Amino acid sequence: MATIGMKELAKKLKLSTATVSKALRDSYDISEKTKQRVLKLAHELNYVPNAHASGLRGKKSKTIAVVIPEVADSYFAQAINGVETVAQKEGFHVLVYLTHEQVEKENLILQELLNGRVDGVLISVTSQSKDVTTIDKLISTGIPVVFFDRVFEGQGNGQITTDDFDASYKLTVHLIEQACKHIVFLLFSESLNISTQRMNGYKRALHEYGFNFTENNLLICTNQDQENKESIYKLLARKDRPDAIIASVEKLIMPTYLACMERNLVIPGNIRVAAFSNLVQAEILNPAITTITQPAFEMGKTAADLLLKALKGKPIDQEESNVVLPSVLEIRNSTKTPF
Amino acid sequence: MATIGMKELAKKLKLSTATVSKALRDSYDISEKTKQRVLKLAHELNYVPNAHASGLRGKKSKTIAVVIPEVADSYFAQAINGVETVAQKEGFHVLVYLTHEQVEKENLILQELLNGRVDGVLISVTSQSKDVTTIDKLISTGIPVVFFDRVFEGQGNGQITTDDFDASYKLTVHLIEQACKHIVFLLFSESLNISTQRMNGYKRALHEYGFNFTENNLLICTNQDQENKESIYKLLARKDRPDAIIASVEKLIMPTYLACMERNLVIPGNIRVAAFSNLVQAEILNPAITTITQPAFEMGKTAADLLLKALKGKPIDQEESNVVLPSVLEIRNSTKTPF
DNA sequence: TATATTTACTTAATCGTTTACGTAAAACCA
DNA sequence: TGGTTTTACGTAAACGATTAAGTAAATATA
Repeated sequence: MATIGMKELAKKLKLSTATVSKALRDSYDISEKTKQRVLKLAHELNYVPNAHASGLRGKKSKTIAVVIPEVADSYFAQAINGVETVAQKEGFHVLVYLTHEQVEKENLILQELLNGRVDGVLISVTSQSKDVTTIDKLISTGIPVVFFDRVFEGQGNGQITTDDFDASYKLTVHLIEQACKHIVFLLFSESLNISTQRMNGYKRALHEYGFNFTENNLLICTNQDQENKESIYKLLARKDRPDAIIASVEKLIMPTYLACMERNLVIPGNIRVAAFSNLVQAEILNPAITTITQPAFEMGKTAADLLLKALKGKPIDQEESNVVLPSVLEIRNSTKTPF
Repeated sequence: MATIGMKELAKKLKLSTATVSKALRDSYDISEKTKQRVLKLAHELNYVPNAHASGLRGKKSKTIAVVIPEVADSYFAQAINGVETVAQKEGFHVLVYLTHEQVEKENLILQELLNGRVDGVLISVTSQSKDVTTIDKLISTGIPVVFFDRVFEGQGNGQITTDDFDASYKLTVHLIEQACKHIVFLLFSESLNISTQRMNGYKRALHEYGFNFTENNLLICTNQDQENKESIYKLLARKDRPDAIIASVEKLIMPTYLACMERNLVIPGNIRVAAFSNLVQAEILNPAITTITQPAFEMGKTAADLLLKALKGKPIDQEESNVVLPSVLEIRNSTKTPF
């Protein structure tokens, strides 16, 4: 069974395809009666315009790309949700691309998007991304790019972030107030903006409370779960074993908890743990984990809204293109002083 | 800056677009020398063929749609990952659509896909989906549809499922062996295939071990977290309070754990809990939860492989189109008899 | 009544690739 | 050498929707 096209519609209505097209798009120079006839039949026959034809002719795809490092992460899953909500409402389609934290893949993907497949791009860059040439090329081609969460400072048509510095600062202060003297920060990437922001908030708090920041305060983690677990395991055997750990991304929670379990260290009795995470199950972890929760859904939504606004050619002022949403510090048992 | 098209390529090379096109597609009637020239320049200028033009002309989009109820669920997130892996390798693009468990949305989405936007569809239906007319329409239009996880028996071009009945049976037996006398099954949907399969495995085990199955063994849950929590909370106050709960989908873990906490019931001391879930953090929950873990990534991968095979017009035998992958029962503390 | 304007349509070009078909030149064959 | 085949390219027509430009008929205006 072939699907019905505009040509067949026109034939059945004894009209030209031009008239049908204009009727469907509610053009002023088609009579009301004809419009009704066309709409009725189109609906009856489940007419769906061919996306490629419209796309080719109109240079519009009604499709946006979401380029993210991974999908099995609460933050990104929730963010996609936000994006999808906006897209669905506005009749847009969402292409999802996973970079798996590899810049090369990211570049290949962006390269592919240069020629009309999508109208705009939402991106959260990989932990290694450093150069913006491909992204610049997209933008200079007329494809707006909005960053969310993992952004490039001052690039693209917009940036949706959270108050990473402040949140991290607050979290660190909270730990210090819980009498932690040696807090280790698990750094995920050295080049990523969110990573350095989070680290700097942490450093700032240390400094303000008179603690020194040394190499020992940092554990650099990778994308390999097993590797991370081992380095944390080693960390926990140091002479100056930390009394608190901040996991700067969700992915580091598992290795941290597991390493503590294997070392027979009780959280929070022997060591406090907190994490940047959107994990829904934070409250039922063993123990419930203190988190900095980002408004992931909102961020996806805001990013998509901004992108669509740009696509509609609406003017966008500085405030709109540079949104910083507040994340929430949720204090749970993993950082409470046991009694 | 406009992107480079085939026309410009041709002009620069002093060739016709036909020759360029054929050279790029490695046609036999272009000389090796010319092919090299074309390929070289195309690469230098970062030529990317226009997706709409190719799509329109060739009636191929190199795009597949993934239609799922939600994305913030470990199973679906991992499944998308599997799909993406295959797609990326084969140069396909992945459109993600969320139905939010609403049949109406599902139908609108599928309707939209009728006209060329995608070459094929991977779907996990909503909990209310019952009729297959839209899906049939897609298939009769020549768009293959492969189901995964939440399938419609005997429909579509393929079905990738897990051994839900067996897994559920095994889990129930495990609970019975842990001396559970009153196991309640939290049913998510009454129409969904996976739900009934899981329920039937449970019933079978009850029956084999001489337990009666009554209305009281079932708690029907919805898509509303709060609502679910309240009904579980009430369940826990019944005179014949269950000594075990099986959550038939991941989404029911949170309300179950929370309700138990609020009732001050210790898992597994007062009540055992197990769930069908792919939650990565299962091991670090309080307590670590016994799960039936589905090979989500593999399922996504298998479904995508099957779909692409169908798209390539390769013959597919019964075995290939009907895959049942084994899930794994991972016994953890939430169902162990405390000593 | 003659002319101008408006209404409601149609014609045909266009978007960028692909491909069936056409064709000159080169290579081959007898 | 004359003819056939092969090679390597070009011409032009699709794909289906959109839209500028054109047109006949209806209506308005002077």
